[in-house]
Amino acid sequence: MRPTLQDIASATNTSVSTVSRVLSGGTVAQRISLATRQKILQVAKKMGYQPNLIARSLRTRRTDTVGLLVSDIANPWFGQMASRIEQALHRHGYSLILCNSGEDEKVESQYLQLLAQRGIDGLIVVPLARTREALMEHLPENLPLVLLDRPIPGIAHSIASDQRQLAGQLCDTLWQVGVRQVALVCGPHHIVTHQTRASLVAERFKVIFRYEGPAQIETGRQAMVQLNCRPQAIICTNNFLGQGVIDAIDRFDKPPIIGCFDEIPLMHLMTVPVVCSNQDIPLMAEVCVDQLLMQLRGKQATSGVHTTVPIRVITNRAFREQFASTVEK
Amino acid sequence: MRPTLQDIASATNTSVSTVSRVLSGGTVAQRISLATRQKILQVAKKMGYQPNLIARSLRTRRTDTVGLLVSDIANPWFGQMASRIEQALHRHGYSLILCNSGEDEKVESQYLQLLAQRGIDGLIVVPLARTREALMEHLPENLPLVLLDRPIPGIAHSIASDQRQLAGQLCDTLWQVGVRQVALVCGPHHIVTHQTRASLVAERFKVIFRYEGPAQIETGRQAMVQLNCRPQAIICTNNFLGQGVIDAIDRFDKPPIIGCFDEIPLMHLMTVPVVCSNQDIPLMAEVCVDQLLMQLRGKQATSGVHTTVPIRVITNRAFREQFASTVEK
DNA sequence: TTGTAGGCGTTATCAC
DNA sequence: GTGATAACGCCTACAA
Repeated sequence: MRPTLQDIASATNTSVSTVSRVLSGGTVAQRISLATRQKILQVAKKMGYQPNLIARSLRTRRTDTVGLLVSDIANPWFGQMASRIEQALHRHGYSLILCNSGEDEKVESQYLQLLAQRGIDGLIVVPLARTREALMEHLPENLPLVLLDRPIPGIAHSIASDQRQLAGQLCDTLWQVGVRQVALVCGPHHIVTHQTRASLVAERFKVIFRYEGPAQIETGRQAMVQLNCRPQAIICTNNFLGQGVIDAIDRFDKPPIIGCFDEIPLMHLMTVPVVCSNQDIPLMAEVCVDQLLMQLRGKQATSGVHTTVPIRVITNRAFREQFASTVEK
Repeated sequence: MRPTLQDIASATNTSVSTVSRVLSGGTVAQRISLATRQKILQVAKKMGYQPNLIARSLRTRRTDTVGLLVSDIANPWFGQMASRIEQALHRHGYSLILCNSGEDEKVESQYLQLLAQRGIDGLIVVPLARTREALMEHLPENLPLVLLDRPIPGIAHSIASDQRQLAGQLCDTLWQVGVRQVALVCGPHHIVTHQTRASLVAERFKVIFRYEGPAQIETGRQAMVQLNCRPQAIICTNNFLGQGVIDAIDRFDKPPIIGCFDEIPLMHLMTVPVVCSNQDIPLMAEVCVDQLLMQLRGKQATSGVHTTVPIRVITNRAFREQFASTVEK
């Protein structure tokens, strides 16, 4: 059994409170005589004392822990995001408990409840829920909360890229090289990001083929199997779908352009023309953590902040070579 | 403030113990009269009762939580692994607390200590530490523990691919197409996986160029900037290095073959010949969780198990076309 | 400067 | 069947 404050108190002929004061460090520790302080520190070290954070949390009502609930940690986009968020929080003394909803509403709800019960200090979530009620059902009203990637009306703090801008620039680039009709491969329409992107694209182009499925690589491949026409471009509403589409695009002699939301790895090595509309992951992570820390520190509910961050569109070499005449630089 | 057992007890004219029994469910709940049981359940629901897991853990000494400490969650390899592990654990009623050491020994040590203090029930770790002492410094001796990807002598449970087999098959494939000398781009030699892979490769080929750095994409790119000779192949000790190398390989008119440990996304679309030696992530995750659950359930220390899982080597189309004559199928 | 005591919300051991 | 009551390990007034 691990030693407790009591054990150390006994071993040093002092009381738990004295030991607690010494080991908690800071100002309180200064008020203890040097002699006993040193004795306690020494014994604590020898006995290998480690504070029981569970007991501490029960008492202090703080866990120094932030929850991060994402929809698919296997997706590098979220992996990078999680990595950045974790590092930033760690710098500020918080640790992260990461959960994965897998785009499953049941699982999401379950995890939200679990996190609440575990008494996290704050929460960052990529929600599947689309209403405030659904999201907050099991959450304490005053929990510091930041939405990532998918804003919900009525919830104050969120970070996302401007989907209109993201889609706009992607479409502009395609339009400039003559694209007028496209195939659309999109994630589930009940996910707000995919839905928004799909409809923004549909505003600009004639959609002659449409395939919807889970936002996974395999879905992109399947879409290509089903494809029964010759679109000028294929637009995918996220990176995984794009990867799947590109992966399966072999069978075309002269493949259409791939337009994709989010980054495709190594795209510039490919012979298929690709254009991606990329979000700034490091910046989003940073702003996200900043907003959360804001709430964690000043308990005052900072007025609502919906932050959108800048984006950028990138084409690969194949794209630029193929359309050298129509696109400048 | 959230309602507690006491609040419900007061509201129903019962005692905390009765309420506890009812709400904990199971057999104990059966022994309570139907009338009070229903009354309590109803009131609990109306008041929106949620158990305080911190208090429960303090009492029961269980957290139903497993720690997963990985070295780089931004790397999709770990992302996929984490995803699988999380799902498997979730099925068994455990939740996951994910930490990221960033290949930093200080951070790793810090997190190990933190996890211990938080009273996790079990731990899965991709260790940077290479000795039992370093790893266990702050961990309770009897903590259910599984090492992932990097075995350590003296620690009973680990899951990894057989590096010898991984390297062997990769080298065989290259050897068969005439490769005799290579450039080696590897991760830090203090990480056992990279070190092992590098030396296994060096046993088979003449290494005419060598570049070492953090196992990140950028390192691979830099290696190509430095490259001052014409190797027959470039071998990279992980996926990120491989991605960086491929990303920067443009400047070669006739690029060398890329040999890589772990998967390169969309490799078969590339005009560069690529051969990868892949690990079976889903299987590794599954075995990993199985081994941990074993320890979590039967407190008996199952005798040491070092599991290695099968691997497979994959070439891309460019590779196969280029060497159609020398390789069958 | 130090000690005593109460309580955080649960579970578990007794009694009745 | 149900209710006191004592932990779990820690923090923190309040005393001394």
